[in-house]
Amino acid sequence: MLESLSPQQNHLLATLPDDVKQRLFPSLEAVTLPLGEVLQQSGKTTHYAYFPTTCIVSLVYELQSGHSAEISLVGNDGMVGIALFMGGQTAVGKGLVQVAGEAFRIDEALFLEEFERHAGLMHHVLLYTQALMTQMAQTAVCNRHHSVQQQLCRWLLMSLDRLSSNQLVMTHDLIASMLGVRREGVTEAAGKLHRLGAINYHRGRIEVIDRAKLEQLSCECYAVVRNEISRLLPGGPS
Amino acid sequence: MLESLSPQQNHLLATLPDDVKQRLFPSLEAVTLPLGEVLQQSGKTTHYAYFPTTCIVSLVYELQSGHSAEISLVGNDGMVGIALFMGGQTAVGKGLVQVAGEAFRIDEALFLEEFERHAGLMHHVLLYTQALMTQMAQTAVCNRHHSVQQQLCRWLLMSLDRLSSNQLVMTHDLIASMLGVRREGVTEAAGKLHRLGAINYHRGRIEVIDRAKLEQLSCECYAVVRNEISRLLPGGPS
DNA sequence: AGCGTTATGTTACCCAGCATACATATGATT
DNA sequence: AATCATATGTATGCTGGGTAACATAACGCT
Repeated sequence: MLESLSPQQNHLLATLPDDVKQRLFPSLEAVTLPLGEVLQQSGKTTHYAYFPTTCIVSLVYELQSGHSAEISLVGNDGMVGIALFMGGQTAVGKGLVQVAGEAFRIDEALFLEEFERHAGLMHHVLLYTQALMTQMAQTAVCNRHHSVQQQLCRWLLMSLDRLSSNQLVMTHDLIASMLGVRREGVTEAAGKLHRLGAINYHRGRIEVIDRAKLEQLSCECYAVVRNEISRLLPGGPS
Repeated sequence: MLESLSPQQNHLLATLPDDVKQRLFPSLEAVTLPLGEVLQQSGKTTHYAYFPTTCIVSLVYELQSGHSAEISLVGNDGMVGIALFMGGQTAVGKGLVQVAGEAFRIDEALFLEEFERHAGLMHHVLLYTQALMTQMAQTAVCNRHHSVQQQLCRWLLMSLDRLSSNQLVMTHDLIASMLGVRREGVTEAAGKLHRLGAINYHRGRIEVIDRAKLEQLSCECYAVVRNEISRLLPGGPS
């Protein structure tokens, strides 16, 4: 597991200018993040920036009623904690570990020092922020206009892109809380996708067996976001 | 009309550090924006940053199907064109003039020069960007969980905050395209609000007569966004 | 005044997704 | 093997918002 643990596994870190890497990498700390860990709370201050390598973090927005919806997904393509440099002190959305795994983190003060002093880091993370905003905007429209099944396809594809396998450890219930729909709705949609031969699943594990079919059944939102991410942050996985 | 035309009417400009104002204000150009004008196109490059004073601009995201939804509203509390300094060259969402009026604009190159050279502008617009992200996130969740009537209340309140009167020149059709719902749905919700004594309306004009009632019927999203904006950008209207 | 355009009102029907309730099945634990 | 917690399957009924079609009313123009 540990043999390949390197900051370069995170594409945002990997594509930093060399001089920034040299100053920043020694301060990175490897952490193992379990399922359900909360990296940031909406409205609370944070003290680390996280760069996932093998974990996936979901940014979730919660209503007073307890209802919620995911506004973006962060894997080895990005970072959690942009609020650090935006200046408002507090995070937009709750950062919830969706798939357990590894990440690197850096202390707030060290990150900010580099951000303020050398524009290289700033330009890089602002580009990522723009990608994040695209995700958020697309999610907003998707929530309005697309069906649960379309969104499930989108979500599976987005998660798959941030993993190295085609297996996902994930219950219907958890997916439902991400999409902001009922668990039964996810079960129903997953059942359809199974009957169509796109996925298999069993008790907390989902296996994608026909990715092309998922892409075909998904709404446009998946492709739009993926293309925008690879345009803004070239050198990424896709 | 012109007697009070000053950049200070835009709160983002008004709260800039003095030295930034001195360098930036001479380059500002006053423009009159008619209803329907498109300030930026999704995916296209822009060459100006706009600072509304009496107009309101809506950031709208469009799907291939032609369906759309507003992801945020910009009035004299903010700016249009954050893509300029995010680095991706292209805008997130279409910037559509929703309420005709005045704005100041500045050339891309001049804005960027100040952004890169003096951190004062940068910190200021990054704070605004965070407020924008809060709006987008809240909109995403609102689209998922709240009724048309709740959203109409929210939208009216948000628009009202960015105007000096309690009258809004706006058809049901236009509101529907902002909220991403049918025109009939807006007509129905507006009818209810009228019967409840909250608003009057007539052929493209909406008058709010009981603001407190609107706030009571609105979803929490209005207050959450307003509070976050005034926290991040103190000295604003509210 | 008459005309066409635009804004709003209204109806009928349909369906996705909601709330609720409960059944079943699989793994983990003892 | 028995038990329990968890994950998934299914059914009922309801409702908000969708589609579609059309009626009415107000203003702008000639």
